[in-house]
Amino acid sequence: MTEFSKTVYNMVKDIRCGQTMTYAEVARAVGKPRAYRAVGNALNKNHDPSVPCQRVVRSDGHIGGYNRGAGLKEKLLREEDAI
DNA sequence: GAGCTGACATGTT
DNA sequence: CAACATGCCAGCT
Repeated sequence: MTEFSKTVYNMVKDIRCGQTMTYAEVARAVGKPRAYRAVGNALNKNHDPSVPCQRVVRSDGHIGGYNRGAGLKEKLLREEDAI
């Protein structure tokens, strides 16, 4: 756990229901616009359900990945009308 | 014009 | 040192 990852989790938690953010946006929010990869890794290793990592998507509009299956991620986003 | 792949850059685990 | 849930660009189909 680093300050960076903690900040990332905090940002993701702060995302409103139905609102999504890209890895690049989160990375920029924490002050490291080039840490988009680190953001994905941090979320990937994080297994805390308190962190709605499904709200974090690619800048291309693609879903990306999810700890419990990318398909589930897309499903969750549809359920909350975020996509 | 749209979609895919490969290569390079960046930061954490 | 190697891997990775990305991003941007170049080249191909």
